[in-house]
Amino acid sequence: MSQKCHRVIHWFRKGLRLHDNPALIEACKDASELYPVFVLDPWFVTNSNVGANRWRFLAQTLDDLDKQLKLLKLRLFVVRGNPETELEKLCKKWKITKLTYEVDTEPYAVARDERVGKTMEDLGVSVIPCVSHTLYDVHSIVKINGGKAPLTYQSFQTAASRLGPPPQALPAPTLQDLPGCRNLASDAHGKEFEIPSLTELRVCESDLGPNLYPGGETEALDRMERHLKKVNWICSFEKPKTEPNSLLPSTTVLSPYLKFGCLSARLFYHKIINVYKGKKHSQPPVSLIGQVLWREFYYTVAAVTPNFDKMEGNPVCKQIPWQENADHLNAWKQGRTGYPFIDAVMTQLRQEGWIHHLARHAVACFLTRGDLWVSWEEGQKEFEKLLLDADWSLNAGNWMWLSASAFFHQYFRVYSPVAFGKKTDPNGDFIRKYIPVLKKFPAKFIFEPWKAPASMQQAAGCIIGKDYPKPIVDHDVVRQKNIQKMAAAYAKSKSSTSETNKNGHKELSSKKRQSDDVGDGPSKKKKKS
DNA sequence: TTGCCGTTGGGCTA
DNA sequence: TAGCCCAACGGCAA
Repeated sequence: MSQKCHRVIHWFRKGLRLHDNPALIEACKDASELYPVFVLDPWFVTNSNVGANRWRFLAQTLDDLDKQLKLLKLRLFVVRGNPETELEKLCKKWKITKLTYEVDTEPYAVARDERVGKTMEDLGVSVIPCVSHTLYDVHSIVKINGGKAPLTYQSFQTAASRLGPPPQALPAPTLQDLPGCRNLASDAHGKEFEIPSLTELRVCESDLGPNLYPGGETEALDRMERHLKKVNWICSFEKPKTEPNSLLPSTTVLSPYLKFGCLSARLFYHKIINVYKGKKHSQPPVSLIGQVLWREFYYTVAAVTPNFDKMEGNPVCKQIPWQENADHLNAWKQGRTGYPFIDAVMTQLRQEGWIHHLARHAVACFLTRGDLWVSWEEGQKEFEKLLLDADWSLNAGNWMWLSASAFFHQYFRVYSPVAFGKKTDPNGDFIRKYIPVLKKFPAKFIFEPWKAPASMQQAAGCIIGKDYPKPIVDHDVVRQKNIQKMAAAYAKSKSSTSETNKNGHKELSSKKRQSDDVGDGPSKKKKKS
């Protein structure tokens, strides 16, 4: 029988949930006192690139977390300040002997946790980090892949499959898991630890969109269960066949919940597997399981690649001479490019904080290699601000993918800002919803209203160039030019790579081949039927 | 060293 | 609707 001897802080960062939270279970194990803590850094509130909708999502999530903790007769302590100094103060004040938290592989978090670890060591506090944000410990995937990041989905899948299925999700702790743990709901929890209000988070009411995706574990689990009930839909899900511009989301929109850890990726994974049992179902990379694996793929590469969110100094990223153009960038951000499909998607993003994956493809391609030739880092920043699901590893990885800077290289495949949206929404209802000034245009012209005769523009009550912008670039022209520029950038990178290789300085490819392990892994080669 | 093939392109032709 | 062209990429397995 373990003795109740520890005074414990469980530090919530991501992993804002009670289910499948091994670090929280560790915290409960032998706690005589348990303090669930979330640290809100005021510096971050003022200086970070977080939009209003995501702040609201976080506030709702913390509120829900506090409600769940109350059922365990605990409270969430939201602490204001720098995590390192605040945790040190609290450890002294509460005489803490143990700190638990979920592993975070993002570089800023790794550095922060290292510093906290040193402080804890000085204080004699034992630190227990547990992996539960990702399916696996991503470093074990790297290890099994010969010590380097897998750069294709297939090589990632091969490595991951050698680890077997991910661990089962743990149940949430119950009151029975905390016998003898002091009830903290009443005594230590003062006004200073309240859930932050939107005012405190400096959220402007006018920046908030409709609350379509409320934050929190409760909502996450409900949302997941609602989708799991649609057995045929789950089994036949193929991402490329879902529609980027349907008026109701054609995918689960669980991504914001996975980002904050309101939902465990492992729980979702095993729930899907359970629905599959005995049934024919789609396969990765297009299946729902495939989507969870994509997340894992980017987390894995991001964890071991320096400067993953930048072009310079990033060894997996092609160096491409993007050009600054404040007017074009701004038009893209504001949904004023003159291409209604692009502008509708950007408007949905700004208002609602979520857009379909393929819509992200279209606008990302448009900003970078397709049309505007503006750096993917600029797009990354805007997504980081506006997406509820903005996830550092996935955001950077996907921007590199779409700009053909890494992972994806067929740069001559360019999305048309006109044709792509038409395929799944020929009537342009999506455009009519998000760009109401265009709603009276006939379907024939709504994707390219500048082609409508003047009389028709008059009748629609929208003169192009006055009430709605003319296209800021001619897609057919810039597309051609940009493909040439991509070819040049690729050629240049190829010659510089072979130069560095000759000199033996190239970081990634100079790693010595470990000759003998080729061929003894399971062959993933699959023939298409 | 070589050949295969890659979550999701577009547009034309048959 | 399928297949081809565009112009021809790069990681990876053999």
